[in-house]
Amino acid sequence: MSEHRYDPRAIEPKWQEIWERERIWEVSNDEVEGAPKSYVLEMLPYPSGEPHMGHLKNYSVGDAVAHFHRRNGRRVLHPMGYDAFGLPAENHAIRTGEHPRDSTAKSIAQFQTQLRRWGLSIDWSREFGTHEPRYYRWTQWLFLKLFERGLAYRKEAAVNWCPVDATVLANEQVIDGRCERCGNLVEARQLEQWFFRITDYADRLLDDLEDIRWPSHVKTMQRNWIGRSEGAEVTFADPETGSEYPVFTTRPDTLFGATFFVMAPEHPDVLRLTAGTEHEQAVRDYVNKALTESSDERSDTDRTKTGVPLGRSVINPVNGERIPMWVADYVLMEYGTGAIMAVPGHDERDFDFATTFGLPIRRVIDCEGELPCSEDGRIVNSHPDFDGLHNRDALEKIVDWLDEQGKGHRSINYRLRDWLLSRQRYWGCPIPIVYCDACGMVPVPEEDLPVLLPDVEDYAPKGRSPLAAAEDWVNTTCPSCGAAARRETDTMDTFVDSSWYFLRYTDAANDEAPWDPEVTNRWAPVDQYIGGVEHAILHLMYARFFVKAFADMGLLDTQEPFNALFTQGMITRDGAKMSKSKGNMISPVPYVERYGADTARCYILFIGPPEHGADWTDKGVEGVHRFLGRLWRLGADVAASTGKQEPLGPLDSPEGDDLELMRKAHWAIDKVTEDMAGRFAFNTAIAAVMELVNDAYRYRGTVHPQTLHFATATAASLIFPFAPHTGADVYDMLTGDRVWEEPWPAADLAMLERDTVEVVLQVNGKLRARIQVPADASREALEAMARDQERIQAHIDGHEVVKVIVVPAKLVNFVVR
RNA sequence: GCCCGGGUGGCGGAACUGGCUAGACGCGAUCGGCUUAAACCCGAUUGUCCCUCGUGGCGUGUGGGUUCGAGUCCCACCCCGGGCACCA
Repeated sequence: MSEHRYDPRAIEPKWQEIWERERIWEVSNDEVEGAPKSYVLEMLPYPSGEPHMGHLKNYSVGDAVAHFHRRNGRRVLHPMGYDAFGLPAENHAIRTGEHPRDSTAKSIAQFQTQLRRWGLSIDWSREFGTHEPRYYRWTQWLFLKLFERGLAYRKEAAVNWCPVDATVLANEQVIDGRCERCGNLVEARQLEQWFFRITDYADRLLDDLEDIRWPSHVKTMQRNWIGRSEGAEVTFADPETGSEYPVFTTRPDTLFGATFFVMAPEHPDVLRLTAGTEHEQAVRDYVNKALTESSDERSDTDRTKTGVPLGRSVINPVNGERIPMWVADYVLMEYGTGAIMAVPGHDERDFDFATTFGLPIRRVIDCEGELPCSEDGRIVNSHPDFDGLHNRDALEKIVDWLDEQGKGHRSINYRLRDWLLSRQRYWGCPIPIVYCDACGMVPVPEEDLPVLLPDVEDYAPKGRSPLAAAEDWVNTTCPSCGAAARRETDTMDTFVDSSWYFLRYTDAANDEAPWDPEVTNRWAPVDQYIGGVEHAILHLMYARFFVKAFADMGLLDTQEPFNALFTQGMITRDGAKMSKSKGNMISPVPYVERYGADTARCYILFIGPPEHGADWTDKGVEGVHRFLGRLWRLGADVAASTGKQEPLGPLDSPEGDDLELMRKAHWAIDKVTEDMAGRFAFNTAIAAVMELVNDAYRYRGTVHPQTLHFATATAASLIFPFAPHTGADVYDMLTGDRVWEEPWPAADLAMLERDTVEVVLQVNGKLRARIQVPADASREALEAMARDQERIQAHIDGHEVVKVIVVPAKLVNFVVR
């Protein structure tokens, strides 16, 4: 019908140029009276290669939220940056010979081009990469603050070592015993490394989850990762050697059922206890075997339990029983005390072990069913003081008794370990520490920061940091005494960089400090954070820890970095995860070129609920493109007939089709607003605008021009957060105004209510008729009208009406016999 | 094994608190219009069954239950996705 053609290739650059030239999305740090702030943030991209569909989804969601908040009168901070240090860039460099500095710069340039091409409403004035000295200078500064407070420290420990990437890894980066990055089996190595004392914050990290609006499964994952267990530490003694062995148990109520005692192969006393005895050789062999096993093999719960006796025993403090000591690999050195009391009657693992080695099994709780059984019940076979008590009550009493006797006390254990942050890799933030023979470990003075990452030609991993080869850089003088000294050559885990970037955005140009608390407290915390669920533990836990630590130092007021979190699902192709190795990556580029950014953005939001994964189909993209084209052409046609005008005061008292279309427009306003504000239901929000446009086409021949004008301008206004160029263009054609300066439309509630409504008439719950009735018809009136209906009479005549259910404005149901 | 999600047309998905007719919106398909023709565009139909075409029967993974009324609540089971997994 229209000769007008929807041409995103003309429309999109036009609006992007205006936004960029007038710096529309930049926001100042000044406080504005009466304008509440909103900090909307998507997780920053890792610049390796080109942006992919996951980025398009992430930023389409975030941009829609940012636009919605802006038009609802908030001052929105919506920045962007790059998480530029890290292994993938370095591994890429090793493969291709291209320096990480260069490949990263190239990738960042691609992101910059693409993100602008997508028309995102970003405040580019705050942009940075975490690999830039002006940023990592402050990463180092923050490290030193943590070091000052004892929250960063060095210690020797058994750590995870990836032989392929030739570096240590944090616990969080080991998945099923394998390196998160390269997938190879991880080895245990005894090394001195840098740690952050995140375990000091375990309780606060756990408790404060209550106060933030995060998806419950993410909270659950964090709770599990912290793994707080309440119980008791109980001391088992060996009077012969005079040694005492504390164990941690969550079930001190089962102490009387302990029939043996097990130590981890790594326990330092295992070899000592057997030295010179007949058991020495067997124990030595067993320990050696256990230590060389991969953590993968060792953590296989299905395999038969193994272990060997130590030939020694300890005394159970509650009943004086001597129980034999064993060493077995199902006991872990890292958790608790590295030794356990074994209660085979009430613990599945101990039961398996006891069954394998013919050790006694004793029931001490009268729980239902066969042993082993971990249910609650009454205490039996234990001690006259406790027998008959419910085990939970007995637990408290037993711990009190142990405490009085000095044989134990209440205790809490966590699964969470300190965060191992040092990496023996090149492409990372240098750790600002100097080693001096006289002064020991000396922090680099603040005024000497940043410690620049030196240019190194050979950055291949060799088991020690490639920085160690940069002799000129390594050799320095001690900041404290001036003598010759050496720099720390390890670099920081990339997660350190990304644990505070959201704070830097608030005051990105500051070269006196990482941020000015005055300024940052105006923006922080992030009001809405958006990103992939794959960061549920690592990044989100580390960032929370940093914020709490900085708050303790007085650098921040907030205790939590991200007030609300939204996790988006993955985009797949033919049901399969996209990956470079599978060769099924879809780049957004051809879609953006062919259909425009608005189509690509709308489609990725329309495809389904954004928290779910979704499969990309080319046909679906075309459908959304058709819709945007329909809207645009409608706008062009209406503008051609009405000219530019203010959104009308439409007809004073619209009737017929005018009224229907007006109602639809207000319905759509209400629906989109609900879907945006309450939840992230972008798919149904877009569907509502589609319905409005469909109705506009349906009624275009029969309504007044001003009604059509109103409906079309409303559709443009509502689609703007998802398709900003099209929304702005259509709105401009119709009104000459800038849609982003318009307040978010408000639905006229009177338009949502109807004078008459359709009421469903049922007999025995089956639909038998429908009638139009006044919306405010009373129950009695409704029932009377229903009884008058022929079809209802046909179904109730000759039956006894037992009950009539009337739901005003909804239905009438006759229950008959 | 444990803990979360989730099973709705040919497909992606709607249906907020049990009732405003399950299947919005989009894709695909079929038909019609426009066109010399095609694409684009516009319009109609599209859960299923029936020689009964009816404001007909049946229909939200399976089997039970609660209720006047269940996709929605309860119980049991099957399947799919995710997380955790010798953490004492």
